Amino acid sequence: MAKDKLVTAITSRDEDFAQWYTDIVKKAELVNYSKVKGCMVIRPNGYAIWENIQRELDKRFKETGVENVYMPLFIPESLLQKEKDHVEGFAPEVAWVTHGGGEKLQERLCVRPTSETLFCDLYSTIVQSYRDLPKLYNQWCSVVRWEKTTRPFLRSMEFLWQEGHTAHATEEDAEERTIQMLNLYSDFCEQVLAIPVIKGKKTNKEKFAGANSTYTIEALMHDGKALQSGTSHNFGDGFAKAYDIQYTDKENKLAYVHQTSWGMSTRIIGAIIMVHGDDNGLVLPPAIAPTQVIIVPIAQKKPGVIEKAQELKQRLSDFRVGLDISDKTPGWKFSEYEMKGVPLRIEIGPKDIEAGMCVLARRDTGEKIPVNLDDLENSVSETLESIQKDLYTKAKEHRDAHTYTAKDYDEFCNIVKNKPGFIKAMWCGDEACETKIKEDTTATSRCMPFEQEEISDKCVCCGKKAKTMVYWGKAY
RNA sequence: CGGGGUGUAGCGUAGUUUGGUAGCGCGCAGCGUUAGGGACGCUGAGGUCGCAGGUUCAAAUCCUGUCGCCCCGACCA
Repeated sequence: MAKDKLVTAITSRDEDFAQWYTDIVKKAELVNYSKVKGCMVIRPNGYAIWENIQRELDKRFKETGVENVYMPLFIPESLLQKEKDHVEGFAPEVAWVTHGGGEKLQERLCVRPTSETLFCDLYSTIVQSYRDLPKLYNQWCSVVRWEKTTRPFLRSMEFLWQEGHTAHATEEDAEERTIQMLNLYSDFCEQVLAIPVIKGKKTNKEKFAGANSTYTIEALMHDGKALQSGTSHNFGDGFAKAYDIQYTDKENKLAYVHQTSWGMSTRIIGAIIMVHGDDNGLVLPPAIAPTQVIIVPIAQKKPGVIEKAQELKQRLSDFRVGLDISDKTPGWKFSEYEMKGVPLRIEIGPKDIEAGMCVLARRDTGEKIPVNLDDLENSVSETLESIQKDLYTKAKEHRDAHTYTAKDYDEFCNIVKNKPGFIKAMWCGDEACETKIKEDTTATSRCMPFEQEEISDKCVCCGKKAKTMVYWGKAY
């Protein structure tokens, strides 16, 4: 009975995935809707996840020589206008400031939708010599895009992210950095978030406005839809020419820099929810869980129980550990921390204390493991590692089980219609085929993976000679 | 921006068809009993029914407008 009640607390994942997602976001207290439409309040449970993501990513960035900066929130219209493709890509969704201090501004200011233009402007003034290169800057900030429909984490009008912007002397250096950052993101997703990703290159149709090439990591959500989880762009010297970023090379000749940019946003929290979550709520990988272990005392008013629980908490101070001594019932606490995704729970009661034991309960499997108190630190450590690993394996098995191949168009359309997931299929390289596929099926090209396979020698759409294998799918 | 749905206490809702001045559950506060999967009893606080007009002796209920939110599409991280 109690179990039934728990299950009805949120919509079943397989019944209505979208509603399930919304329920989790609210019930796990990640987000509240705000008074401004399309903007979300990120509550402590949600923000703590972001802080952990930030900490992990930031550390990895800095290990590669990246430095953090902060750019202005506003971009003058004239500055935004300089790179043609870039403006066209973003113009429809920027917010404009037209008044300040009660007076109309001479020039409108755009609220940054991304900061390429600001970084370019900066680089144009601080880069003079090849000795100044590379410049490896990153900023953590929020950006605003005037979205028509919004969903918490997945698409909001304002969202948090980091945007790295680098300037290099040569095309090769820029390309190397672009790939390096893509690999960094992919390692981060797989090792820290336990989300398997496909690495690859975007088609011209899908690439970033103003980029020469865009690389992406694509993850598959539990409902079979794809989520672009991080991108890395090689700008070549296009922006440098538009913003006049020149330096003097070793031969005393003027040359344009080659640039990259790369970003990951709070959207990734949506991926964590949609990859790992289940009908009992959020499931967080231990590596980013704000609370990794929650201690729930049983019969806590009995003498010695709370003291023992506090002792355990003390012993586990190497982990992010919490202890709940509120007067809620144990059953209530079990459900509550499951909803919030805490990876591991420790139950400790009079019977355990007498036996010198406690119970570990895994969030991912529900398994309850009695452990000897003498061995607590090791048991917790091993179990957390095992959860981290198993979450990844489970997600990868799910993705692989929902990855299909199609040799001809009938097969392709049939899969898109009936089997949510990735479809691997050959492509001739012609944008017309890409467009036709999208129009016919709503599936888009997710990426041209680095790991290529030859499924056939013909384009799945037009039947002409195939150039590349592409991952296709419906996307968020 | 199109199509559908919805808005009553922090959350979930009844009442709307047939107008008569708002009820229930959860949660919240206090006291006590409980405690290994969302405990129980008693007491109590909390609502100008999304907002603005209109009809009426009287509006949560009828009419007009407007806004928010959710879902599905198109567009994007």
